Amino acid sequence: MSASKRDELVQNALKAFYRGGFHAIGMDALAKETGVSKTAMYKHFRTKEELILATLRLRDEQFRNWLVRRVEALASTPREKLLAIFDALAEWFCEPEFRSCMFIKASSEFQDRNHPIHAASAEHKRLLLVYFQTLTHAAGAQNPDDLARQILLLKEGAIVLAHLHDPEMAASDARAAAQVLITNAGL
Amino acid sequence: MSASKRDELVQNALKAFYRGGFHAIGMDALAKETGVSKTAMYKHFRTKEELILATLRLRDEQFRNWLVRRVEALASTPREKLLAIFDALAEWFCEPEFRSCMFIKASSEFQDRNHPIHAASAEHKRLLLVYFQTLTHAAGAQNPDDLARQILLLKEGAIVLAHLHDPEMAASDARAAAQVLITNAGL
DNA sequence: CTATGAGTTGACCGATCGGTAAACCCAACG
DNA sequence: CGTTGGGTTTACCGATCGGTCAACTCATAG
Repeated sequence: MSASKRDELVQNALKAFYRGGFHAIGMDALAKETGVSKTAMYKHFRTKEELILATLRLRDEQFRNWLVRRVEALASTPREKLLAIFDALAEWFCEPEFRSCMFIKASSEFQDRNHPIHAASAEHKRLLLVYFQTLTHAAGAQNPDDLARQILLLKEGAIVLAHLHDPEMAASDARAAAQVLITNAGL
Repeated sequence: MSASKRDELVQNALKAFYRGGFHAIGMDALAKETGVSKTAMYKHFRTKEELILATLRLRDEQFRNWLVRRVEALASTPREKLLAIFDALAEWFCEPEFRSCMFIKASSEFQDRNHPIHAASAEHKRLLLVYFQTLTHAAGAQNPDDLARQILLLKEGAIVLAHLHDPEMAASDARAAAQVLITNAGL
């Protein structure tokens, strides 16, 4: 029961679920893709739902770490960092493997508000909002919490349209809108 | 082979897919819920995918008609109509049956860009964008196409956050952001 | 050497998946 | 009356679903 095997399993499941969807990928396919038997998987996770929740935890950590790192690398002042969010998004959208947001997809397939998977998706967005709030507060915006929610709004909209229409345009449109909102907040 | 039977079937399928997701609802469950046998359904639709596409066509028509009607009822000038989009959305979000956008969900479950279901979802958003463009042009915005895309961005983000966080807040945040963008476009 | 115990395996469970075949019902027509 | 034919039903197809089980491997302990 090595912990590294478990991590490897979660990483593979993450990729498979991200590409194919949660209901669409079966445990058999997952086992075959990972190169481990199904029984071995069920030693690590008691149900498929537990495995999904583990992939969401990993993805949450991955994504927020990546975003913060990119934003810190691209900008120095809080105001610039708010805009850099959308430059980082543009990079993400243009990756060939980009297929929308894991959590939007999770909440699409598990819609019940008190379903653990739906709740995990909501929590991910809440943590992102917290990060945006630290930036708007640091920047000294007039209504920092309102601005942070609006930035999050633009980010989610950009993801949806990057997936359905044009990735680059979605990112640059969102960036332009954010710039107006940021300026309007006194920055 | 009455056409009304077919329509009734599509309407029932629409409700079932909207509540449960496309992969999660099987044809057996659909047949039982509609009160018709599976074979009868397969007389109208050769595959499940065809049925899904029919539900999306119905939903596209329903939603865009509803939105235009509500916007026309709520506002008279083009500028007011652009804002009224978000008042209409607020009404939608607060319905107890609200469970995000059918097309976001469809594109989440069928992610391949050249999959017919994904394409139908993209087309729905494109038609919405066209409607927004007529409004921004009529309002005399400085960059009407840019503004229309940003309004669409806010609308998609609002849907996602209404589903995951707070419906009323998502709508009002988007409305406030739209107001700033509209004013910034010289209106 | 044998005994043990964790970890792994292929085979299998009942249920359900999307989709089909053949029998059946019943009104219209001769 | 018998025949025909569209619309329906029940029963079924192989494949796959999430999940389980007895058997097997194999390093270690005595």
